[in-house]
Amino acid sequence: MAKEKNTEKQQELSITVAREEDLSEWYTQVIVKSDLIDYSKVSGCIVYKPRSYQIWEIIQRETDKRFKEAGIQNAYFPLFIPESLLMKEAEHLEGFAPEVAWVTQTGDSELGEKLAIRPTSETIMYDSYSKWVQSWRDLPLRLNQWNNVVRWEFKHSTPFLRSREFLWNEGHTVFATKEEAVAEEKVIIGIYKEILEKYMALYGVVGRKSKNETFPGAEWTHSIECFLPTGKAIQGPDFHHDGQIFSKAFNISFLDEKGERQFAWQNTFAITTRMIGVLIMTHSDDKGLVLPPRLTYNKCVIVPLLFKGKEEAVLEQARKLKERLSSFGAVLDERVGVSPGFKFSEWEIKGMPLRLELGPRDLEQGQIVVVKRHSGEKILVPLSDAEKEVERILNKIQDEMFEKSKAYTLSNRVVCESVGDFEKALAEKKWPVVRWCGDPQCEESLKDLYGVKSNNIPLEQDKVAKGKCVFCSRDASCYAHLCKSL
RNA sequence: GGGGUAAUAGUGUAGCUUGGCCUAUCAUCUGUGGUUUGGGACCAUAGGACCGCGGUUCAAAUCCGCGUUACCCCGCCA
Repeated sequence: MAKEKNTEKQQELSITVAREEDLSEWYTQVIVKSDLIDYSKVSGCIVYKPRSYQIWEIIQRETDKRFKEAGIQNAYFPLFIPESLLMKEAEHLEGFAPEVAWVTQTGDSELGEKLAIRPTSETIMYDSYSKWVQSWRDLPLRLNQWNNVVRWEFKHSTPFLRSREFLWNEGHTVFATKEEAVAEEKVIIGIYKEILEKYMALYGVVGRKSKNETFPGAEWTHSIECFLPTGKAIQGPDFHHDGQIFSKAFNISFLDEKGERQFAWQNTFAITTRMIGVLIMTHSDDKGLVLPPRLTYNKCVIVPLLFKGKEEAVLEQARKLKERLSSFGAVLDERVGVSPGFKFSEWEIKGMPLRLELGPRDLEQGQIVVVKRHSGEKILVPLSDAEKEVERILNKIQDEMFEKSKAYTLSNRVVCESVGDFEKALAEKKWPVVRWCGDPQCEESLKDLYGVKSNNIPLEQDKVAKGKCVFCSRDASCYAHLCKSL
């Protein structure tokens, strides 16, 4: 059987397994065959090829622009963190200790104090913050860095979704009052939500993390959770309010207007390259990658149909068209000796949002054939209106993709009023929403019983929950998403 | 961290059980020449590989050990 498969030429070039059949294999094939990544010699670390790095660049660019508008500045702190610094906040250390990679030697000599490769930068940054913050006039201090972090615990990784090294932003802000710090949540989560919705065409649910799932060292955590076709939910961007936990551990304190010493109030927040994996899982299909137009520089490809004797006329128009569509990063596939069908498939696997076909027949009729990648829909567009129509269609694709993600998520959310409802929803790979107490012990037992944890407690509650937790006898006042997580 | 499977041209693979006929199969790929082109075209010709280290043996792609990497299940994390 395996032999038969390999005799078919298409097999090596295209995705050979349906997403419905084997999601893991499908995912691997999509990211490799669409030329997003390559594996490297380091286990759990991937090469971001240009086609995936540009996605990250766009996420980064758009997020960064909004951070700056909100008054946050970029800085850069060292990759290495001395052991003594990392150990300063006990709960924080406990959360990360198992997955920290250490540098213990240079050349042949041992280091006096070993250096952690940052799993996150609170400790190294707050050591500086404690020096910089002295007066109420030094606040607020709102810095961000775009960098890489290393978390080495797990043995098996999934490119983008879970890897030993990943790229992210880490925002670390300091305020004089709790009110100011807490007010920042709306701004930051608003930015992240806009990036997800407007650029990545992803729908996510904003909510508060349970006590067990709160970031180590934070007072509370808000996150945007996305529901994947695996029937598992995954955490997207997050925002942590640290209260005064770190400011007390690192002595980030200041004299207020009255000359009294106060500890500062802090937040941290992040969006990571994991979102690229969520994007692929959510939007791609059995033909390969599907990218929302706003996440790629090259939004359309022109495939000229070159019949013998008519090549020049078609190519001439195609080249003009490419110029006219340069603001969309139009690519002209002029390769000879490759059939149009081959080109169609290749651009589909790579996720080019729009394909424009131009052949002798189209020249006669003064039109181009426009094909939308995400739906396969073909549209005839007058050649003279190309710029306007391409822009309109690209915007439409962006909207349709977001609506699809939203509809998928909402249609899989199931409000469960009993344990039976909950078990049924899990079995059907839906996303259960349950009246839940949020108690750490209750969450532990849910993990043991069903292998689930809480995703978050939506800030917008569908209805007011009153009564007992569906799983235990404790009082419950809110609904939570509970699910296996990736 | 536990359990399992695997690694052969750029890619996907055959060969391994039973070591020799492997100067390694098939396809794709890359180069060249020609005919084609509205959904993965074809002919001719040339090119390219046994994951690393060690062992067993007259002889290793094949057997053994160690290492590295990938994939799947479980635990933990963005």
